[in-house]
Amino acid sequence: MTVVDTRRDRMAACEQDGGVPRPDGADFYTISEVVAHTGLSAHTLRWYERIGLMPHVDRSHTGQRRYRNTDLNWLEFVGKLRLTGMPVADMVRYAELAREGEHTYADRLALLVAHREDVRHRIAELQDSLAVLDYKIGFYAGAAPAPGRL
Amino acid sequence: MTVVDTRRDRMAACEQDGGVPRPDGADFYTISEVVAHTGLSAHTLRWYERIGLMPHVDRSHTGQRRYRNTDLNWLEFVGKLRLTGMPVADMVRYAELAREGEHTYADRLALLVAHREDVRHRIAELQDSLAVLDYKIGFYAGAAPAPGRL
DNA sequence: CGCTTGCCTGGAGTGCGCTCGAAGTCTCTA
DNA sequence: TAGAGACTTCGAGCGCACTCCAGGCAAGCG
Repeated sequence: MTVVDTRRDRMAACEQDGGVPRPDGADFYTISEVVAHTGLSAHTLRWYERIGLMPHVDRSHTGQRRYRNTDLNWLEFVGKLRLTGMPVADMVRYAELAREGEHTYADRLALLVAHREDVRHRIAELQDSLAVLDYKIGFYAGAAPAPGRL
Repeated sequence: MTVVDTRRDRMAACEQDGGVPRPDGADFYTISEVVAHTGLSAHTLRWYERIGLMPHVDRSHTGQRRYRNTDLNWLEFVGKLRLTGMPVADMVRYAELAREGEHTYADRLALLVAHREDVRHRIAELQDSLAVLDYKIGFYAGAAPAPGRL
């Protein structure tokens, strides 16, 4: 209604279109195709929508979901966030901000930066624990010469 | 029974005594001291015991728990495993093996090695996602020049 | 036309890792 | 001897992230 309501924000909201209009020509997918592509279950996809983690999926005239490439890109990004252990609530927050438009850039940035710190911290933690694991493994490997000896 | 059944196995089972007989002289601790030391709740400590994640904690003549240094060391190790996201069931399995004695060295080793692979995999995954996060952050930082401008 | 297949909905259920509550016992200090 | 407070047990409850179920509709096929 006001300023730049061009597609620039839609792009930012849905994570820019990878420009990969899947080989089958159509630029929409049924839920089962998305299941095959993402590895998520149909249940989970519908659940994501219910809780507001999906921007808003188009429907066919019979009410079936029609996912677009932007949706797939968004799901891919969400998948990354999920891998990093971001709580679903935070992802929903991010999705809300994205829907609200361009003026939430700063908030989104802050959210991602905070999360990045978190991830870095977790990596460091894992590496630390890895060292302990290595040490232990060294101990066992040294103490029990070879399982084959028995 | 066979080879070296010295205290070496007790050490391996309970994770070797750090040799840090806490400054207060006594080599045992009440549950609240352990709570203070580990950050775990008393409920959680008792729960660990119930599910078999603790080797077996001594009791006072009135039935109260008396944790030893070996217990603290074990808890510390368990904490590391927990940080790496090892499922409690696996930790219990490891604890069982440790209680069973020296002949389970190979199994314990295998368990730890498998878990180490898992952790390495997870670190790689996190780093991958971190890259995506960095990319996104770069995008927002570039697109929204400075929050201060507004 | 009947059948299968794919999708829809709302709501209940699951598994994990704790977390807490209730009710009672014991220890310590005044 | 009284009262505070730490400890005991068992079992129920919680938050998260799904996961599943029942019941129903719409399209396509022989």
